[in-house]
Amino acid sequence: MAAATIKDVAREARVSVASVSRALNGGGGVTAATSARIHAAAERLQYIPHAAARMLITRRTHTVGALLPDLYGEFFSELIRGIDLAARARGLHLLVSSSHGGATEAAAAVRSMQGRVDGLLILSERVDTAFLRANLPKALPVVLLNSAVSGPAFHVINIDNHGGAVAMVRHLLQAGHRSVALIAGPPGNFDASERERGYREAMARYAPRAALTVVAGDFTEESGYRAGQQLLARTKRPAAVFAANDMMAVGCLAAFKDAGARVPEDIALAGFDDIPITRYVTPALTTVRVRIADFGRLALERLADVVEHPGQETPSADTLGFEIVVRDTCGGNKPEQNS
Amino acid sequence: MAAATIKDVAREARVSVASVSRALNGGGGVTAATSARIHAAAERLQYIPHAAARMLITRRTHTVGALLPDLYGEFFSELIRGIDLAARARGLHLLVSSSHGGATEAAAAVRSMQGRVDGLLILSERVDTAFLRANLPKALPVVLLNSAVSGPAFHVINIDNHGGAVAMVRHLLQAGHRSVALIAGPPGNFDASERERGYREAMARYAPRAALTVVAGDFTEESGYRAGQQLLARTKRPAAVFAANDMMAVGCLAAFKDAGARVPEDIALAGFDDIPITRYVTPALTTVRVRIADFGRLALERLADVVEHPGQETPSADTLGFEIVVRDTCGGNKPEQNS
DNA sequence: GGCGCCAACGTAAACGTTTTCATGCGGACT
DNA sequence: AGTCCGCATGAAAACGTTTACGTTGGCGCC
Repeated sequence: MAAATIKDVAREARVSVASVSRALNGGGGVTAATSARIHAAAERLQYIPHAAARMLITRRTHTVGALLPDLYGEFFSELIRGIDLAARARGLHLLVSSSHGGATEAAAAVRSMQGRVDGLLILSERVDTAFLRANLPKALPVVLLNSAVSGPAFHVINIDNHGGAVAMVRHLLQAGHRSVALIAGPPGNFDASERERGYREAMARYAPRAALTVVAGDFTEESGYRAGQQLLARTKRPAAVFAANDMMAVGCLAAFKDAGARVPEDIALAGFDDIPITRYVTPALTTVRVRIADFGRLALERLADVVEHPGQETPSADTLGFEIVVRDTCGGNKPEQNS
Repeated sequence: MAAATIKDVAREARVSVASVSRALNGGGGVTAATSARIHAAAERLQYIPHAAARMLITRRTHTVGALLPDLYGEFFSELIRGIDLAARARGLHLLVSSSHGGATEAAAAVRSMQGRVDGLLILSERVDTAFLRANLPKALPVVLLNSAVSGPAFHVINIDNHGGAVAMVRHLLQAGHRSVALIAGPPGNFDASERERGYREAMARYAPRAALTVVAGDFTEESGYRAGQQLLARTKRPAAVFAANDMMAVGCLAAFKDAGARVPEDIALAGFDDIPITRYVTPALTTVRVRIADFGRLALERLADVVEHPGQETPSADTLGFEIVVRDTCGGNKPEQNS
C-alpha cells in the first residue's frame, strides 16, 4: 500500500483535489464543514503531502544549504547547532555539505544543491566574488560567513576578528605587560590576517614604542608549541603572548611549561575563540569569546529574510560581537566588555 | 531569465527531451554524435536538472536524514563529520535535524522529512519500537544508532558500551587497584545503563570479593565533581574510580584536586568517550575511546546499503569497537586493545 | 528485391501538487 | 421580481523530469 496522495484524500472526503489543497494550506475558500471533513479524511489516511511535488510547482523547498570547509572541531559543531536551532524555529530544513577543499569541489557542491535549497550559507576560504558569480545562479540568495569578500554584492556576516584582537592586545598592555608578541595564523587565512591586523593596530595605538614580534603558526597545537619554544629562545622575551587562536595558545602553554617558564608570572598568554578546552588547561586560558552558535543563528536568520523578501534588502555586512574572558594566564585583572 | 530546462536543451540540440534525458543519464540508446551535441547544448545553457522534478518521478531523493537529540559537544560534531564524509563518498546529501526532546517533536520531525529523504539515521533516547512503528512509513529504511531497541525489526548500530566498561574495569583491577567505584550516568540512559552493566559484570568476574560502589551522576561535569566529593568522604575510599563518561571524570578530578588527593597515587581515575579535553587536563585522563566518526560512517554505509537493496538485508545489529587509551590517571601501565 | 529486425529517436503519459479560471448557487439590493 | 455579486467548489493546466511505447529508417538475409 503506497502512501496516500491528495487524490485519495479528495475521494475520501468527496471533494476535489483543489479543495483539499485549499483546506490544508491556504485556509481561505472552504466552508468550515468541508474543511473539517477534509481534515478528518487526511487524518484517517495519514496523508502527508509529497514534498517533491510541492517543490516542483511552488519553487520553494523550505530548505537551506550550508556549505562548510570541514566539520572538524568545536567551532563547526557550535555553528551548525546555531544554524539548526534557527532553522527549526523558522520551519526550515538544513542540508549540510562539508569538506570543500578546492574550488572545483565547492563548485560541484553548489551545483548539486541547485534546486534543493532556497538559499545558501557559505563558509569557505576559497570562494571569492569571481567564483560566486561564476557558479551561483544569480537568483539564489546567499549569505557569506566570515568571508573576505566585502563588496556590496553579497550579504556577509563576520566575526569581529579585528576588534577582538585589538581589545585583547589592549587588555594585555593595560595589565602592565610592556611588550606583546603575536603567534600568527596560517598565511592567506581571513581570520588570521584580520587578527594580525588587529594586533598591529593595537600595538601602534597603545604601545607605539614597543617592538612588534610576530612568529609564524598555522592554527594547530603543534605550531603553537614550536612558536612558544621560539619565543623563549629569543634574547628579549616578550612579556605577553597573544596567540591567534586557542589551539596554538594551548600548544604554547605546553612549551612554556616544559621549559619551566611560569604563566603568567614569567610570561603572560592569551588566545582567541574560547573553545571549551581553555577552561581545563592549567592555568585556565584568557581568551576572546565569540558566540559561535549566535553566529550561525544570525546567519540563518539573515538568509531567511533574504529568501522571504528577495532582492529587497540591500546587501549588508554585519559583524558579530565578542567578549574578553579573563582567566588565569594574563596576569592582569581588568575585565573588559564589548558587543 | 529563468534556469534552463530539459526542453531548452532539447530545442538547442534539435532533439526530443527523451533523448536529452537518455544522453545525460542512462547512456544507452543515443548515437555518440547526438550525445555529444546534447552535452554541448547542456553545457552552453548551463543546464542543471531540476532536483524536485526528478525526485517526483524517480521516487529517489539521493538524500538521507539524520535525526539527532541535540548537537551539543564534540560527540555530535564527530558523528556528523563521519556521516557527512560517507554520504559525500556515496553521492548522497545530508539533511540534519536536531533538538528532539519529546516524542511529539520527534514525530513531527519524521513527518516533515517524509518524501525528502531515502532513509533515516536516528539517534534518540526517546524512540522505541512502538514509536517507530507508529510514525515511520514502513517502506522507509532506517538505521538506529546507539539504541536500546534490539528486536529483529530494525537495523541497529551500537557503541560497545558494555565491552568498553568491562575492559576498563578489568584494566584498573589488573593495574593493582583492589576496589573500583563507579560514577553512574543518568538513570534511563541507554549508554549509562550499559556501562554500569559492564562495570558490574567485570567486578563480578575479576574481583568477586570486592565491594560494589556506585554513586549517582548525570553525565555532567558538576555531577562528577559532587560524586568525587562523596567518594572522598566515605570511610572506605575506593582505590580507583571509573566514571561513566569523561565529563564526569573531569569534574571528579577537579574535586580530588581541590581536596588535596593526588591522582593517581592516592586514587586512580578513568573515564569513557575520549573527548579532546581528556588530553589537556592534568594529569591526562585514562579513558576508553570510541571512534565516533567511524560510528557515523558505518551507520551511513549500512543505511545506504539498505536503500540500495530494499528489504533484502535482514536487520542486523552491529557493535563498534573501542580501545582503552592509557594516560596518567590510572596508575597501571598495561595497555589493552580490542576491536 | 522484399522481409524483418534492431537501433535511434520521438510522443505522450505519469509523478502529486498548486493555482487559475470557470461554474453554479444563494442572497442582497434595486 | 430580476440582476448582480460574492463565495464555495470543480476542472484543468502547469511545474520538469523519466520512461513505456510507438515510429522510423537502415541494413542484413533469404
